[in-house]
Amino acid sequence: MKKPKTSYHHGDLAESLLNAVDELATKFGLEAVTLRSCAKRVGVSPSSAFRHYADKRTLLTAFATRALMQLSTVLASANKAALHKDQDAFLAVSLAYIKFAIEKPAFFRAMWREETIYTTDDAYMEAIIVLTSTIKGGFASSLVDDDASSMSSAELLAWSSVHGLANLLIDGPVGNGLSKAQKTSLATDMLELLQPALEA
Amino acid sequence: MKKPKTSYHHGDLAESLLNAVDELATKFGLEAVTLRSCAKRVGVSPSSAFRHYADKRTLLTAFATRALMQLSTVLASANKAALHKDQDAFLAVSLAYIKFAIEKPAFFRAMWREETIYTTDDAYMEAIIVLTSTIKGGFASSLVDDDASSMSSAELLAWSSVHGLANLLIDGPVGNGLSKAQKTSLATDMLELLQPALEA
DNA sequence: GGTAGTATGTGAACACTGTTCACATTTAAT
DNA sequence: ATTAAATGTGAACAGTGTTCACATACTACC
Repeated sequence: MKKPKTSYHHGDLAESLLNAVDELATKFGLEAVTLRSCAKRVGVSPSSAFRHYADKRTLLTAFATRALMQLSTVLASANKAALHKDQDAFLAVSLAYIKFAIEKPAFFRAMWREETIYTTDDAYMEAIIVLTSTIKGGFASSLVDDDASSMSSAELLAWSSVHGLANLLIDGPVGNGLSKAQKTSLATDMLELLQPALEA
Repeated sequence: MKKPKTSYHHGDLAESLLNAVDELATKFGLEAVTLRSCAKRVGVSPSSAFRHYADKRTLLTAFATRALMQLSTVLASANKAALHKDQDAFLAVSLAYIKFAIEKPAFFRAMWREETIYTTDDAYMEAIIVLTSTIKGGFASSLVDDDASSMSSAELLAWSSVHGLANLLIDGPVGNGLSKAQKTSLATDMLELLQPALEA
């Protein structure tokens, strides 16, 4: 990770700090991510972070943006894989969404926490748009998409269900003592029950 | 609020601190709730808070517990009112759930934030149980409840959808420029689309 | 190739945070 | 009335985000 070819300049501090957030959030949770610990992890002085991010909140916004893009990528490839194997795209995308939340809860939480990020940031907003359209695309095979900009009731229902279950599993009482397999089966059952309602 | 009948002892500091969390979270958001500001608001020294709460996290857990009970109460009375007026209970309870999240976002966030509260706290766990059964009770009129302890797929789907929409509205891109009325109508449309799937 | 200018990293300082602890004060029990 | 327990205080600690004058390295131009 470190590039000690020059002792003073780091080379790519902005990205390295994001990686530090990534690692610390994964290991110790979002709440434990501190600017100073990120700087220390990268091997740099705390104040240097401010050359690249105006704020701690700006850094977290960049991290949230990155997480959003990762999720979009995961969903898109799940969609593609399902279509390729002639499986149900809605189920595959939904399960990928929930799986992402379960496996990277800190990432999932960071994406949406309005009090900790700048939701009007340009890059963040675009990542949101990309995710939204990816989700709509992933649901498109089973849904009638009338409008490109706004969401239909069916799309909203699909997203809400999946998003809600993901949240209940990582920040709620539902998935408490359950293994990952049990959670997945829970999700599958729920999704199969939902599916008929989306095809009306 | 203040009781200056005795200058030294406060009388009911534990509850007053909870009220302070309440007010500060409402005005400035959860992130802005600080132990010192709560103490100052109550007119007491910062260290005195530790006579009643071992931790800041313990205080926030108590606040989350209180919020959970408030939500339970709201849902129960929505359910009762709907039955009384011979209206649909599921719709009424769901809308009350979403309305609570929209009107008291800081409360709603505090209830579920696993990193900021002690989810194994006894009072908290009981409040969760009460809420869960209240929700199941609220959905019971349209759902077949087979088991008392675990949740059926239909119940999980109902809760996930409602919970997910609530989250998307307060910590997500869905409700961004929308008025409260628009959000409510969005929710109503979604719920009416969902309803048939729950009666299978 | 040397020099000016700009980008990037540093160290010390600021106010603020949660938390502790010896101490002060009030209430309750005997 | 005296003791014990409960409750509030003030000063201190390490850790936080943030700023700013300063140091160092990279870039562009003559």
